[in-house]
Amino acid sequence: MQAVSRPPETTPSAHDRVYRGLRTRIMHGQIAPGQALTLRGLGKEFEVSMTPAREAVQRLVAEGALSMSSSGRVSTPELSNERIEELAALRALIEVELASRALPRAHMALIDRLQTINTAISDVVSNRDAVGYIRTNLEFHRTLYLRAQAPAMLAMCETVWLQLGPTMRALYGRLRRTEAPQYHRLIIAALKAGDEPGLRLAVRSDVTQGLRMLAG
Amino acid sequence: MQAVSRPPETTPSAHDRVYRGLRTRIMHGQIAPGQALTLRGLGKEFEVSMTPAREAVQRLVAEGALSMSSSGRVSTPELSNERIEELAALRALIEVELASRALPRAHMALIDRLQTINTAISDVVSNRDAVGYIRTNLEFHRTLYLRAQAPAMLAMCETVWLQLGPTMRALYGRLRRTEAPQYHRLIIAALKAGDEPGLRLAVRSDVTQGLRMLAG
DNA sequence: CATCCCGTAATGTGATCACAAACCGCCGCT
DNA sequence: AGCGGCGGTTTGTGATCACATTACGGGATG
Repeated sequence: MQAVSRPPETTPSAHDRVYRGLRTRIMHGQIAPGQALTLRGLGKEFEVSMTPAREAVQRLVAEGALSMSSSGRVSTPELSNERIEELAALRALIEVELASRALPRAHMALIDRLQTINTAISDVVSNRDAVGYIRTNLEFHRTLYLRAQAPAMLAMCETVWLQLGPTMRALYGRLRRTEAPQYHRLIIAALKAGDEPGLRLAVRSDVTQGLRMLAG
Repeated sequence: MQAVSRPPETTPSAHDRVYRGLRTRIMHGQIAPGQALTLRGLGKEFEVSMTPAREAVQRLVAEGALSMSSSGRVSTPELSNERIEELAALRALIEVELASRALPRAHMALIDRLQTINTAISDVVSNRDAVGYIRTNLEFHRTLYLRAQAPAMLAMCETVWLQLGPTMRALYGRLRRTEAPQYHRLIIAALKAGDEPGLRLAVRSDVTQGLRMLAG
């Protein structure tokens, strides 16, 4: 995530700090499904009043990252199997398209960075670090998709990741895998070969693989 | 939009009223691109204080339905051609999938309703009613996609519609069409025949057709 | 006549407060 | 021991306020 240019350097607003903090926590699976959150608690934790905390929470609820009961209480959602299947299908649809759009722009420097990230994934996997695995895995995908130059699609994609965050925690915390995802190697190989059908299949497989066993 | 069961009948909160009111306005193209909005103005219009107005606006900004300047001023976005192309591609991806999932569940009653809506589209088109056209057209699509039983996908789809709302207003207000969309007939025919490839093609064509001339 | 500058009005932000609803644990009853 | 009602406490909601920042206008100056 290099920030090459940093023109304005404005201080982020309070609700943005809370929003971003919560968002990465959720996306990286640092919060278990069903975990309850309170506005005053969040406000105290981020050292702001209830107002910014409320805005951040409302926004995350709107994005499906948090669920709100009829009385207004918020918690991380516990997804049904049907919803997990839907979200996995959305990941497949959007990420295959993003990868396909990134392929013509994927030069050697990008592939090198992907390979570096992939070895980092092996490290966190051997350390049994579920959160680190999710974070590094998403970084692999985002690095590739950034080359697609499709910000609207990438935003949609990240929204889906966000919704799956707590569920992925439950998944990867449960199964104790010992190897890096094999489909990442297929993705890199397809990128090197300029093989678009192979890339689409590899991305689709990588996305579907993990979620299938959870929803199944 | 029939509400078959209405169990709790709770009074919607103030920020929800503002949110929904603004949302349908934007999605139906009742606000031109670049139109500015103020919190106090919205609060006065919906007879609430600034707090609920702010929450509604923030949520719409998060969904991409409104854009916020660095100083916090909000307005409907003026989309670049690249972004329009992206959103059209997203519509194509998601709506083709939704239609495909709806196909096995599409019985005669659904097809009848779609035909009824389609004749309504002819009416509003002959009346040169751009807003009515957008609303009825979206109702056609939503009626079909509801049968897919895929709420997460439908929500994503509506988010894309929302982002395209002001732009569609500019588009359909400009070109003065005199006929109902021909691809809707193809969609209905493919539904009747159970022709999945034909349905996918028809939906993709219908979605892409309108936006192409705007972004081109 | 154009341009720059400054003051006033308007706007977003965040804190605080009052209120109502919901949750939770305790106590008494059966 | 199980269960239902009840009160205190927690929690979300919305209004209001003070403040900083910005946008916008007129007027003076070159």
